[in-house]
Formats: sequence, structure tokens, C-alpha cells
Amino acid sequence: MPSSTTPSPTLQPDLSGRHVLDVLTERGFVQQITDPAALRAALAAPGLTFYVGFDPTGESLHVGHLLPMMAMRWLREAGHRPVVLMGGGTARVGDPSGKDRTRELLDDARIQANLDGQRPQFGQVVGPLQQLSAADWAALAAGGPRPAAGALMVNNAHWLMGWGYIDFLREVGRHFSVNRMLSAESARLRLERDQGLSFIEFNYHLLQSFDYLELWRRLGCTLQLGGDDQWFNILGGVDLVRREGGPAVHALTTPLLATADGKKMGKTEKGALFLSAALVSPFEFYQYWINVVDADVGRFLRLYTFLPIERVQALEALSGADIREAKRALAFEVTALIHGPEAATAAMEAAQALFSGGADAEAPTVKVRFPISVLDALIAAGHAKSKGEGRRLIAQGGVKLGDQRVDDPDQVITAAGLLWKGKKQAVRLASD
RNA sequence: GGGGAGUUGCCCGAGUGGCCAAAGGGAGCGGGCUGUAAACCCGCCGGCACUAGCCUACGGUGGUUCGAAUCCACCACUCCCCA
Repeated sequence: MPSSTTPSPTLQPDLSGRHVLDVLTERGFVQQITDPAALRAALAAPGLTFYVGFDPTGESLHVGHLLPMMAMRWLREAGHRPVVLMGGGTARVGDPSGKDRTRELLDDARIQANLDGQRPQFGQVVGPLQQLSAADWAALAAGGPRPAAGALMVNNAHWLMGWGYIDFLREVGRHFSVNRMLSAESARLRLERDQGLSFIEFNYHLLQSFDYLELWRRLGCTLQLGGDDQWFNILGGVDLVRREGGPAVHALTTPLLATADGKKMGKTEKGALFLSAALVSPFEFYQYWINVVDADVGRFLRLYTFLPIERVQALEALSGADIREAKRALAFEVTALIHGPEAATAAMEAAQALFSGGADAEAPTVKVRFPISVLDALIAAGHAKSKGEGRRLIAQGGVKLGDQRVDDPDQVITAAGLLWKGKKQAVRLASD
């Protein structure tokens, strides 16, 4: 058990003088690289500009986005310039990669709201970012000077929205082979499954490729990072830059994570594990990492924390019940990174109190009016969606009031206390 | 433009007039075993009332019938083949 003093998380990466590519590889960030030797040489000296694209498809980022963000932070530490590309333009089209059906098209208001929601979240992990406005971009495109060193945030709406259809076809479209695009996995998957692939989605590839060209032209960007499902799209950009007379720019993909038991990474009962505290409380966030399956702990420590590799290896070496110590470190570190050390400490202490049988532990609080039946309280607490479900839970022994198992749905609660569903979820009932 | 197939509960998928709230699988939830793990075993899994019962539901609307997810008509959408 940690002492009552606030433990201090490791919120900064430390390369210890090693080549950043070695560190990224060792920590499991690297899936594919276009030309490893060339990229190694390019990264040897600081100053390379690289980017990662994020489409604003939700109001908050989630852990799926965290992986490339961590990689960006490491690269930044090595002295390179990160560019966060917000897909304000591409989100209007929709990426078919990895989707087995057409995603609903987002309207402009939705996209704008999502952009606003996600924007501040990048800084937390990647570090301070300078945001370029439409006017900034226009100046840059007109040949103005590049911004001084430092991380940037750009929005591809600024260079995609102005195109005329014919112009785009002539200038960009002519470089793309439909034959190749049809053979790409994202398209092939749809075709084989008779799922259909609308023309608009089919064009996503061109837009993303054009992003790379534009970022190379305006900012000298020579590396794009992305999830491995983006490999083909990134290569499209690499090709386009070359066809437009540019150098051999680089591509690096990160692995697509599934948890060791085959589930999608970052999925909770309620949905994605969002980084926004409003959507997923720090406590819930912490609990997600604590409950990670054993086989994933080492991998996640490497990817989602900045703990030194020696420390990670030490934690990985634990076995049996001691693995929980590694999970505590993981949960604490990641929570501290996203929600801050205070919130992480609070979440950790709340979890410990709750699961060591502490009756007065912290837990999400729900206001109710006493007296209230257990059945109604379950619904108020969000533990059950209907009375039928609540009855079922009780019948199966899944409900506890404090440490007392409840077996009568009509039992009346008269005072504040903890209401448990199963072994892991508790809500504090408080007077309204 | 012509011809054909299809639309079932969170997902996949059976079901062709009453025995259907609808087989089976997956996901999910609870219990047991444990370490707030995995694997495994057991149970649950539309809503309300929970004893009997009622309501909503099988793309939409209308119809046939004592009775329809199942038959008919029209509409919408999806996919396939030919052009």
C-alpha cells in the first residue's frame, strides 16, 4: 500500500540519449516503416517535422487516439516537430478503412463541436501546441514564412474545402490508380463482403494523400504516423509527394491493439473509454486500467506510460497476485497523464478504500430522496435499466448495500450508503 | 434501364398462418472459483405487474383471416446479376 503522501507519476518521456526509433520499437509502437534505415537516419538529428491525422468523429478523444499521441510525445522529446492534423475536411467524407459499413455522414455543426471538444485534449499528452487558423494557413500557402519551431495543430478543412471538383480531379485525381485502390484492403474487404463502398468513401484515400502533400509543401513534413489500418492511405501520400517532385517521405504505423482476450482496446460496458472527464470519470478511467487482463499489463505499461523501461521490466517480472502492483502502476500513471496527478491519486485512494471493504469509501455519488426502495435506487444509480433488470440482479445475488447482500427488492433504504452492483461497481447514495 | 434476392430483438441468424417475446450463436449482465486477472462452471438476458396477467416488437402503411414475423398490395431501403 502506498503511503498517504501523493506519489509522483512520470509524466515526461526520457530517452536517455538513445535513438528515438529504438525507444519506440522497444516500447511496441512500431508496426511498419517504409524504409527503416532511411527513417533512422532522418530522425538521428532533431528538427524533423511529422504529423498524425485525427478525424473529429466524436466529441472527445478516446484511448484509441492515445497510442499515436504517446508516440508523438516521444518524438517531440527527441527534438522533432509534431503536427496534429485535425480532419475537419476529411470528416466530411468518412474513412472506410476498417469499417464494414458506411459510417453516417457528419454534419458541419457536429464536426465543429467535435473539433472544439478534441482540440484541448491533445496538449495534455503531446504538449503545448500552436493552432494555425484559416488565415494563418492562407498566409503560409501564399508563401509566407513557416511558424517558428514548436508543435502545431492544423485543420485540413483549410486546404480541402476550397477545391473545385474538376480542379481536384485534374490535379490530384490523375495520380491515382483505381486498380490499386480497389486492391487495397479497405476496399477489397467491402467488395468481398458485398458490403458496398460509396464513391464518397472511395475518395477518402485521395484526400488523405493530398494532406501529406500539402503538409510537405507548406511545413516540410516528411513523416506521417498512423494506425496500421492507415498504411495504404499513408502510402498514397508518400507516392503523391514523390509524383509531385518531392523526396521519399516516410511512413510509420503503430499496431492495432486488441486486448489479450480478443476484445477491442478501450471498450467499456458503456462504450469507448473517453479521455474527457465529463464522459468517463477519472475513477472509472482508473478502474479500466486496473481491470486490464494480466497478459496486457506489460504491453500497456510500455505504450501508455512514460515509466522508464527498467521499471516496466521490473513490473512485468511480477507474477501471480503481485501483478496487481503492476496494474496499479499502470492505472495510476495513465490516469495521471490524462486527468492529472491529483485526480489519479484520488482515484487510486477511492479504489483502495472501496475494494478493501471500506464502508465510507468514495464512489460516484447519486442523489436520491430517502426512503427509497432498493429497486428504485438501483435504477437511480444507473445499475439497472429497468425494474425487471433490477429484480433479476437482486435475485441473482448481485446487489449489496454496504456489505449486506440484498434479497428483497422492496427493501427500503433510509440512509446514505454504498449501493453495489456486482463486485466492481458501487455508487454512493446521498440525500437529495 | 431489365431481372432477381432481401429487410427479424445490441450484433449475427433460424423461423413461412395459431404450440412465437420468437431456435441457435456472439456480445452483455449476475453468481461460483480467484488476485477488482484469465480460463472454466452455473444462471439471466423486451417493458410493466411479477402469482395469474397485460403491453410493445419481426423495414413502413394498409388489407385478407377467428388468428400474421409468417399470406396480399403499395411504399422505402439494401444487395446481386445483366445492360
